[in-house]
Amino acid sequence: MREILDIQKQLLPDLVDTMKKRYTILHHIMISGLVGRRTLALSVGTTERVLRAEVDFLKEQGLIEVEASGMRISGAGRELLERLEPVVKDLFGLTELEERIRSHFGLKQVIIVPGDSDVSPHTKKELGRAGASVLRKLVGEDETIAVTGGSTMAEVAYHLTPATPMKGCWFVPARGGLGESVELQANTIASTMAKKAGARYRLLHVPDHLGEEAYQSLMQDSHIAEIIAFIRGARIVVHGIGEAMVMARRRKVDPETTESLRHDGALAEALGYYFDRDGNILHKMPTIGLRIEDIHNMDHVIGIAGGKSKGASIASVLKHGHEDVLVTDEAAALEVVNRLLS
Amino acid sequence: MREILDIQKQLLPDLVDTMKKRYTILHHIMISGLVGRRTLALSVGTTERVLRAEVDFLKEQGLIEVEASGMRISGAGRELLERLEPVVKDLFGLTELEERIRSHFGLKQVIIVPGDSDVSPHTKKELGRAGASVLRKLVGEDETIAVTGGSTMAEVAYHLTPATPMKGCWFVPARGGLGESVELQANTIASTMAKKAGARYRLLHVPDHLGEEAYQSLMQDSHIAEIIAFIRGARIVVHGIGEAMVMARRRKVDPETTESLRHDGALAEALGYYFDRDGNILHKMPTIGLRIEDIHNMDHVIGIAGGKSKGASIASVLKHGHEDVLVTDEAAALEVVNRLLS
DNA sequence: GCTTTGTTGGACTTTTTTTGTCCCAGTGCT
DNA sequence: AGCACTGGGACAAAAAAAGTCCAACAAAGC
Repeated sequence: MREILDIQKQLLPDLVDTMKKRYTILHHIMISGLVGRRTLALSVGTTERVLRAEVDFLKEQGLIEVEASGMRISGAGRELLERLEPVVKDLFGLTELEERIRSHFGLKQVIIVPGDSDVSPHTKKELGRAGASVLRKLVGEDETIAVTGGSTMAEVAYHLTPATPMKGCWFVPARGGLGESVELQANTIASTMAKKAGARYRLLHVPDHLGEEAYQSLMQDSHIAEIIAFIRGARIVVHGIGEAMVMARRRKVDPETTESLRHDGALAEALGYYFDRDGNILHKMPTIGLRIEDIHNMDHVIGIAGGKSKGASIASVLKHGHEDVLVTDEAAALEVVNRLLS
Repeated sequence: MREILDIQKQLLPDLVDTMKKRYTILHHIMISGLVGRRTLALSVGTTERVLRAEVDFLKEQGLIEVEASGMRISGAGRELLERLEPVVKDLFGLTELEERIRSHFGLKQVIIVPGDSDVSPHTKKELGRAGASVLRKLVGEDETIAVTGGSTMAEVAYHLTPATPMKGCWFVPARGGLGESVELQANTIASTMAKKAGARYRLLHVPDHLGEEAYQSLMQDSHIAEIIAFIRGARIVVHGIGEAMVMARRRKVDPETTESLRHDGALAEALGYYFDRDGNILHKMPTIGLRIEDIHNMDHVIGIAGGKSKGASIASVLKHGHEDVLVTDEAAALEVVNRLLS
């Protein structure tokens, strides 16, 4: 069922909205028994005029009966409502989840795709598609977009398509070498995205595991300094979110640091920073690029991650509070919400 | 899947149309490879301007890529098209069936609901709902609607709901006593419909199995004559279609007539008339009301019947050629089409 | 290299649809 | 009878869609 809904959403994006609106109205009418237009408009939160149009439609469809004394649900309407119940629950369950997470963390937007990326590769694809779609909607003209690495980001890159305003954009890696494998590095992702979107890109080539001394000398280099300034001028950043210990292992962080992270209860990793369950920064990878304070001033900070196992990490990063948009999947979202309750 | 589509159709009637339109465009683009707006508009049969709006939409959705040299399908578009295939096949399969039957018999409209009424009671309900919906769309103000009896018609009656233009309408039985059981008699159906629709009704009380003499004297009666004139003034008739032998048995037609019907190859029954496989009238039940010549002059003749077993009967009545609108189900429609081929 | 025929996308007007606003004539309850 | 509701008609304002024309560009043929 979700399959078909998902297809329809691409062909008719405001399908769910319309369905929700009409369902809500019909539901209210059923609950109320006999109700008038103005009262109803008030309780569903629309103006009287647009509700009137909807009511006319419902009447036309024979779903409600309208008399001089008010309107009531018809037999067909009641039946439809019953059949609609599971669909709506499924459909708006996610919408409700989105709204709940959005308001709790004060985000601009939350998008949840159905499924669990841990289990189904298809869900991970959907996550990528949703991420690409969000990005497409947010970019303006001639903007710089900073991206991180990771398998989820790779999926986003894959689903990116050329869009008019993207032509003049630049894709850049958010941070330098973090020890990822080549195909998941920020540099690779940035260039893939640019190619997919028909945009341009600039890369930041720095070696992994930088010592303090090397770091300083690198920053002196005018080329590097220039590209870093360029990166910091980005107004949009898209980043993945990882589990702290998983990321530490994958990036071959040295044993002492790993132990210290474990000891401090590191839960999440994003943009080279490690966070504990309250969203505090525990550690920063020794590399260059966007700093957390750069992030705070950005127009759009988009976090993308899914899978039940990442729920806790996502919650932790959201607590830190620099996110604007979250794209995740159902399983992770449920985990996040569970954490709110406890 | 059909369940959800069916629900959606009630909440968003032009959903299928829009989906079809966009699918067609996308499909054309894929087929063509690289194609321009005007060429495309020509081949999908729209004006350039509305196609432009659609193209803008598809571009927005990232389903196509548009360059100065034309537009082509994107990866996402290709994928969507693939996923859409089964849906479309299912969805437009019926639409194609409808069109095929419509054009072959020169009807105004054909509506096919999915399923087989013989097997699934749910399909029969859908048939009723579709019939009611068609009727609701065709009635004008203060019109007279003649209806027949039968279980399908009872279902139509059940699904009828009050609609504004119906308030001033009259429901009347199309023909007098045909030997049906009470709950399936035209009189009962007419009154039920009127009650459901918030309209008025007039009945025609005549005994079953009328002899010639009684028939003549009945026609002399001014009350009867008046109501029959009223019935013949109807501009809309809604009738069921039955299998000849089944109907003959149910209505307890006398053995000789039954045998003669069988001998002549009677296949279908509608409005008290019996038809052979070529649509010729074999026999007319001895009762009063609408005659076949009245039917021919009507604005809207709506035939409603479903179930695989009725396919042959429906085809036979359609061949007679007085129908304007046919409401049936998938199983019956397939039977009808099969008969066209052989 | 030039022409021709296609392409997109911008700009404008006309038409249609949606929305906002008032108001009137009922209905049902007290 | 009075009151607080109801639906629905009417009309203007606003917004969206559609029709129309044209400029700028791309590709293919000559």
